[in-house]
Amino acid sequence: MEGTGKLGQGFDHSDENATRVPVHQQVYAQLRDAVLFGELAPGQAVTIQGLIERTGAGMTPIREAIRRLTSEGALEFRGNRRVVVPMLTVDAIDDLIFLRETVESRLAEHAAEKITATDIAALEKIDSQVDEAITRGDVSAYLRQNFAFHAKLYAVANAPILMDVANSVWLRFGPSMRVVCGRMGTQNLPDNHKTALDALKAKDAQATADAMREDVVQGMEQIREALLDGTAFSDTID
Amino acid sequence: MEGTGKLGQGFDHSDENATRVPVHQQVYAQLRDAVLFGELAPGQAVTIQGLIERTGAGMTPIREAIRRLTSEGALEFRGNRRVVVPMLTVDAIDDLIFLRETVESRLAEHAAEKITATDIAALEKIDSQVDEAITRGDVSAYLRQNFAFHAKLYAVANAPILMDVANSVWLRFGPSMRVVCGRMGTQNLPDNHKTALDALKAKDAQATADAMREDVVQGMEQIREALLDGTAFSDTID
DNA sequence: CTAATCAGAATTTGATCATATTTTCATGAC
DNA sequence: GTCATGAAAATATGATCAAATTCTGATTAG
Repeated sequence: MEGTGKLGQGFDHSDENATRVPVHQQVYAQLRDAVLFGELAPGQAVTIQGLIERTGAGMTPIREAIRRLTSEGALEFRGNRRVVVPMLTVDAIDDLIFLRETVESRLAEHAAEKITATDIAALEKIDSQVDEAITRGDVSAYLRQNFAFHAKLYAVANAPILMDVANSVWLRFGPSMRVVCGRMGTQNLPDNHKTALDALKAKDAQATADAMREDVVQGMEQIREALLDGTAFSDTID
Repeated sequence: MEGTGKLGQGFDHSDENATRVPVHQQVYAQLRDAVLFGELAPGQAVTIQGLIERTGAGMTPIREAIRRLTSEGALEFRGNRRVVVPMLTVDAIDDLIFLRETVESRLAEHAAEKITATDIAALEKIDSQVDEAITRGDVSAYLRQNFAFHAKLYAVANAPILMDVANSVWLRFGPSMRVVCGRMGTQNLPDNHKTALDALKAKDAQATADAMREDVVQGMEQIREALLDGTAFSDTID
């Protein structure tokens, strides 16, 4: 069958078997990225029927994906069985800044203790792509590569619970981040990754944590200011 | 249909609201409480088929509930589509202690700023039930009432994102908490709620946060020590 | 005469289940 | 010990039912 095969299969590492990745995971990954990288605007409705058409998948795996994303804060129940991409409030962004500061800096400490030369090389490669995206003015690429940098650091830290929290935080500010970047371009975006990399090479946990905290706070403050200003979000659906 | 009707439906004394609460939410709540209050042991397998028999519900709502609990850290994928109640490692409990300390104390600060006389009365009532459970030596009641106290504080704080994180943390240490309490009884359990209540009455955010942090650390350290000791978890399934 | 409001029909969407299709694990034959 | 076979469990689909929103049109107030 497969029909139009809209799911795209993503990356199938460890392949040989075609249907190795369950459909509900594919739908999850697809929808997750859509939220994380701002393909869905804050306030936008997400319907099961719409996803059936969009992905070509059946109803059950889509329901599962939506449930999962809802638990993770990427989606939100809005009263009568309506699901939307959440809109950030100022209170919410304050909590997100707090969480990201504390969790991300602790992850950075863990990472500094465990990092290998291979990991550092991988991080430097990703960071060069972040730089490239910034100079190109490619917002979408910046968002993806910047996330990839942080995600790699989380993976090195090897603390699954903290990583879950951090990922949930990303899902919650992702859509707004996209709106802000779309307005301001890539020029004013933070990139303290070089400082962090130096600290990682020296295996200096405290310095790594400080660098990452700085990076986090700078980025999150941009969203916060845009939120206070209000104009950036005037066209999002309420 | 309905057959044995094992779901219990809560309260529906023949009134008009028959299916008001969706089945997937009922299954979720039931399974959530089972994990939170230690009715399922760490390492225990959770199967879809088993839940169909246990709850009498269909397959789809059960899948949704399992997906949701998995995102929240209450359940864990164990390789080949096997789902189990996670077992805590020492590394994990360290991260949970860190998270609970930071998140719970911040929630306490928020709560102190927003609390009303009605809220304080409700908290005092719950706390008296905690005391009662301790003197009775009723582990199950202690776990439920103690959670109710903290949950009420979260609700007062009115910070949904932090509350999600806190709830996820509870789900992750719940099963182990039960094992530890089952061994040690209710006598050595922490109860800094009185101190917290005094601080709340004075609307002293810092003192409230300190009291709750103390409460949290004392409780979590018991789990940590039991984990290091090892004997308490010797009979849990690996 | 226009515009606003409300009732009821129609359409859309979500919830649940029964069923078909894999996949895995265990058991036993070679 | 390895491979085949069968039972059990999970994945995925589509059908069916229920609820809600939207649409339509008529009645009425301004």
